[in-house]
This record gives sequence, C-alpha cells and structure tokens, in this order.
Amino acid sequence: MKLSRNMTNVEIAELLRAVAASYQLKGEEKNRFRIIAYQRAADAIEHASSELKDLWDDGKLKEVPGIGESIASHLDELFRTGKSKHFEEVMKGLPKEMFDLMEVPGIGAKTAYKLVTKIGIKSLDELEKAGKKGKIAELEGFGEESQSDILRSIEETKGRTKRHILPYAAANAGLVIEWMLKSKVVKKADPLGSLRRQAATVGDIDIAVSSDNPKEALEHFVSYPKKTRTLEKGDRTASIVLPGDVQVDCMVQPPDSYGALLQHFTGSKHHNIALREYAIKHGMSLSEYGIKIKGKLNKFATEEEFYKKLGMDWIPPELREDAGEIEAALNDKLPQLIELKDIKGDLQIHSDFDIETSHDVGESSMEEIIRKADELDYEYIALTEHNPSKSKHKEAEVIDLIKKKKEAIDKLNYSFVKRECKSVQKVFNSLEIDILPEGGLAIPEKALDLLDFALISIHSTFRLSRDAMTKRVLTALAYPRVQIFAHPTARKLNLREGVELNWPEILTFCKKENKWLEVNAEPMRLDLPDTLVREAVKAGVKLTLGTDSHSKEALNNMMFGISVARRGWATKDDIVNSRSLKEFEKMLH
DNA sequence: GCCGTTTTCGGCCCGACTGTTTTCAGTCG
Repeated sequence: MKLSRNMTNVEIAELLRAVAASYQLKGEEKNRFRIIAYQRAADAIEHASSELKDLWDDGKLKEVPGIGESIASHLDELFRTGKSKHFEEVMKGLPKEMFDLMEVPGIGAKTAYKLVTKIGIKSLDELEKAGKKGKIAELEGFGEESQSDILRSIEETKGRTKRHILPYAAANAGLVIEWMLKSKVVKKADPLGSLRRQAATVGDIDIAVSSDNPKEALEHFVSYPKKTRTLEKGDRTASIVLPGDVQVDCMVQPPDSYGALLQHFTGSKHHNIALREYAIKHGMSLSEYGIKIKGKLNKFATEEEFYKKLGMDWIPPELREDAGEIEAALNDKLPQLIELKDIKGDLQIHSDFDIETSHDVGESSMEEIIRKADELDYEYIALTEHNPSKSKHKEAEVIDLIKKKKEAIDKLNYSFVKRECKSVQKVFNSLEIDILPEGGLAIPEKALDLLDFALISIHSTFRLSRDAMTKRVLTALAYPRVQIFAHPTARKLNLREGVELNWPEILTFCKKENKWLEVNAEPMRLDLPDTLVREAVKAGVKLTLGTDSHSKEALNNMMFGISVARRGWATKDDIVNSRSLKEFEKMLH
C-alpha cells in the first residue's frame, strides 16, 4: 500500500485495517482493544459523508467518531507529509502481500500471514496456483477443506459483483420470503440487515424466519429452487447463493423470541454495539435470543417489547446507525419520519416532449404522466426535461423551444387536468438545467422567466477542486428562478463517486436564500445520500423528493427516495412536496 | 486507542459456523 497526502477515505480505511491486522499478528494482549479501535476507526472513515482530507483541512478530524487524539495525529502527519512514521513502524517487517490476500473472504490476518511466510505466496494469483497444486492443504492447521474454500473464495472475489441496488435486493428477498412462507413450519419471514434498514445498496440479503421447527425450516430454505449452491447450514442459520452471486442468509428462531432475532440481525452493527454497551451499564446483556438480566433470559416475540424492556421507544430500522437514535429513543425524541403517503407531488419528471435536448428524453407523453400522477393521488407535478442543447441552438431558438413547452403545459392545465384528473390540479413548467463548469446556466437568463421554477444539476466536469465546485454550484443557485439543486452529488451507485463540495457552505447558502436540495429517488442515484440528508435536516434546509422519471412507470420509485429521506431523519416538515398545492405555491414565492 | 447517564481511568458486544482440533482458533456478521 502506497501512502500519500491524497489518500481517499476508502484507502485510509484500508490502511487502518492493515495497521489493525499488524497489531493482531504481534499478538500482545495489551493490543486487543487497540485492534478494535483501529477497526472501528476504519469503519467510521469508510462511512463518513465527507472526504477525510477535507475534514482535516477544516480541522475537524476528531469529529469523526472513533478518531481520537492518537489516530488524528498520525493522519495529520499523513496529510501534511504523505507519510506516517507510526503506521509504517507498526507494519514494518510484515509482508505487504498479506494485505492483498486479506481481501478474500475467510482469510484474516493470521491466515494471510501464514500463507505468505510459510509458502511464500506473493499475490492472489500465486495463492490460487498453490491451492491448485495442493500446497495449502499441506500446511499445518490447514486441510483439503480449507484449501478448496480458499480457492472458491478467490474465484468469487474475481467475479464479485458490487453491492446490489435497493430494488434489486428487495425483489430477490421478496421471492425468497414468498418461498419460505410456502413451508408449513414457517410462521413469519422478514427481510433483515441493510435491506430492512433501506440502505442505498445491499450486500448480502438476510432473511428472518419464525418457526418452531428450525431444522425443517432451514431444509426448506436450502432447497430454494433458484439457488446455485449452499454455503453453510447449521442449526439456526444457513446461507445460499443465487444466480448473479447474490448471497442469502437465513436465521430462524421460535415465535416467542422472534422479536430479538429481528432486532439483532437488522443491525446495524454499530447500532447493536451501542445498544449492548448501554444495556451492560444497566445490568442487561443482549443477544439474538433476548435480554439476559441477572443470568435469566427474557424472550421477546416483537421488537417493540424488546426496546421497551430497555426503556426506550421502538426505533424505526432506517435510523439504526448509531447516529443519536438511541439517545432520542430514551428521551422520547425520535422524529416522526416522512412516509410515502405524505407526498403530494413529484418534482422531477421527464416527458417525451421534444425540446431538442442533448441529454436523455423521456418515453411517456405529458398526458400519460399526468394520468399516472393522478393514480398516485398527487396534487401536482413538475415536468423537468433537460434544457435544449446549448451548442446546437442560438439563444433565440432556446427561448422558442421553452416557450413551446410552456404553451403545451398551459393548455394541459386549462383543459386536460381539469377535465380528466380527480386529484392532480396543477402541472408546473420546469426544467432540469445544466450547471456550466463556471457556474453559469445552460439557458439564457431571459428563458428562466418562462419557468415556474428551475432545477439545476451537474452533468459534466465532475472533477473540480472542492472550492471550485462549491463556487460553481453557488453561482448557479443564486439565480432567482432557480429553486432546486437536483441530485446534488451527481453520484451513480457502483459507478461514480459524488463530486466534492463544501457542504457546510452549501447548506448555509440554501438556508439563507430558501433554496431546496433534491433527494433524487432514482435507485442508481439516491442523491442526496442519507448522511447528507441528515446534515441538511439539522441545518434546517428544505428538501424535495423527485423520481427523475423517464417513463410513467418510474413514478413508482418515489418509495426509494422516501427511504433515503427517512434514513436522514427527515420529517414531513422537512420535505417541501409533502405540502398541499396551495402551501407549495406559497413556498415558491 | 477511544471515550464518558456509574468514568479523565478503566472499561471495551455477543454468538454462530467451520475446520482441524479432541477443546479450540479463526473468521464473520
């Protein structure tokens, strides 16, 4: 691993894990908790909402939970000089190849160390070759089984698909749950883990099952017709793999302790750790079986009873990230989270109305979209096609095209909407306008007056320094008719990182100037990300939900935007388009 | 090494599964 001044969060997390592994190999008892501390810091850095380097710039390193005096000072040295005496010292003498091997599931620090030092493995390729020649099995403490496990893990690592987007995981989980409920011994089945917490991406799919006959329930589970193979099967849990390398884990408990099971495997890991630390201080010990008090196990059929026993309100799964939810639950201060039924309109939709844009156009007509919105009981929608292409048109042509669209919408509002809709009362004329690299807009300023309000977003020049990018966005946001900053980080899940922005500055500006940030519900975007939604909510900045639909069916994606908003602690009050048409229009002016 | 509703010292989550072991170590979630 090459240390440098410009290491990303992912790289730094990797570095700290390598340091933790090094401490682990030194095997000194006093290092036990130091190892955990480094691993916790690595986790926290990986999940941080800003780049660590930026936090360091602002002197905020120690605000990351898990980074204290010591790690902060080492990171400070790293960011100043590109080196770290301490980290390098700790890892000294250990073969750097071992850290590559640790990427293979099932290979931890000790196994990796043995493989490198005892048979001289230098890379994953060599490990694979050694395994195929049977060399791993000959090693003390290894055998045929562990050798073939390693080989299979390498194979899977190679073709590893990244984390699954939420709808994909939800659909797969739905099918497995349907299958489980066909068994007579299965009373209930629910999703667990990051899926139940509605995270933007899901790794493995976890399923909870309530049954008095765990053995038979698991037999039924591993006989799921679509599985490609069984990874493991014990008395209480089993794992299978589905086509596309989707791993599904199943956990079974009898109905009287199903609540504890749900709680335990919903996580997150950090939530559970914090919850157990709290429990210990109050003489209780938590596990997936229940709550032990003075050695006696109390069982819980529901999660509500489980949390009640701890003296707190039931915490919605979306909030379980150890981000203040436990304290809130203890003090009756949990937020009343936004729900899908609160939404009164969709604020980003692309129709097939042709205004000669250079970006992608929608598939459905304005009428089709309005009908769909009416089915969803919306009171209003905004049609937000991309701006006409700048390079192919003169300014006057752009204005003409936008005028044409305005006329079409006016006409729909006067006739179609009044005549055909039971709930939709208004279609807003809007656009999703590119922010040019220098902060200007891709349409002439005069054209803005034709719009009810405008969305702006970044579709090019994603790599700018944080300061330049922040200035770019603030310049564009300052136009009076510009109301919403759409998919603000421009990330694409599994494809593209978000842009770098000075968030405190953006939030301060939005709050002061009454600009809104979009929570884009398109499953590949989910942007703002949940952690930044939380920051926005804290700062009192208003948010909008939009599906970014390019077809009428995509209007159904609103539920995923709701998940993100809920994970960011957003209430009805924070979401502008939970307002009735009348109130919404008031907020526009 | 981190951190504060018992604390600035003295704690630090809990258990399943697997493989190679005859009682446990390593890894994972």
